[in-house]
Amino acid sequence: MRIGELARRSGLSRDTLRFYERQGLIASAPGAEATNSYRDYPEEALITLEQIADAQAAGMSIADLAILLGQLEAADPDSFDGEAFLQERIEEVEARIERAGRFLGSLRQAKAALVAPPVRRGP
Amino acid sequence: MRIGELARRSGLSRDTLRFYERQGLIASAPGAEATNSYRDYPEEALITLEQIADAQAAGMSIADLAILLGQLEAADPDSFDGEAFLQERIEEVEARIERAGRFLGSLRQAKAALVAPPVRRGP
DNA sequence: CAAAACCATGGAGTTAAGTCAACGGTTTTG
DNA sequence: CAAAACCGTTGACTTAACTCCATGGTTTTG
Repeated sequence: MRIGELARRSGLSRDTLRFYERQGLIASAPGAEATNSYRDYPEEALITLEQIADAQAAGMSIADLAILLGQLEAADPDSFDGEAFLQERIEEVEARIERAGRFLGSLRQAKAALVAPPVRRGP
Repeated sequence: MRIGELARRSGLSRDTLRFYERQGLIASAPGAEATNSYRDYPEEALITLEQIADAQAAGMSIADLAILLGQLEAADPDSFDGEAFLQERIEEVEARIERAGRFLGSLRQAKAALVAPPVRRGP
């Protein structure tokens, strides 16, 4: 598909998609009939973009994501000590989720306090 | 306590603390004997800073945090429709945690695949 | 008591992640 | 077939969240 369709379907701007491509997060090929300069994005790009959104929600930087996506699809295990890298990210993300969960608790508590103001119960 | 101690105890830089103070996230008072210009930070600042870290892990911006911290301590319910604001943040954070959890799953799977490479099992 | 460590202020600089504008070429559509 | 919609490239711009620097005063410490 062309970039416009990918933009519409992913909800991202064309500029963002081009930015991601420059960073190596997604890839495109020259259009089938290379009569023009239009590029062709594969269907899987949509999946990759979803993964990128997940990863960003988990606090990953685009630089780290580029490493990850590159390595995970290279599937060339012994060329890179991915285990240590992955373990570090896993721990970071776990910590982040814990923190976010704590904050969510505070938010819910704050809302409950607003809905039922702190008046003393009882006679 | 003075800013240096707060920095050491919180693990943040003095510059970051001053930045947070300018943004209204923490507060300080003139030192007890105002013979100098040194400011005094209350013990609770450490707790607030932890909350800020949690909130940031949950994807909150400092601008939003300033609103939240201001409103939650104002405790002046009917001056601000905090319920809607809180509900929006709650939903954002929930969505973010879900995404992050999905990503964590991918990371764990990727690591498992590295540790036990994808060779076909069986005789 | 002097050097080292600390403090406040103001303003400039940095990084990440986009976003915008302008240009000229290409398809699509009425 | 012409206007509208789309495409690629380049490079400047923006925003958030810090970070650094310089200056000049204040405490602490050996």
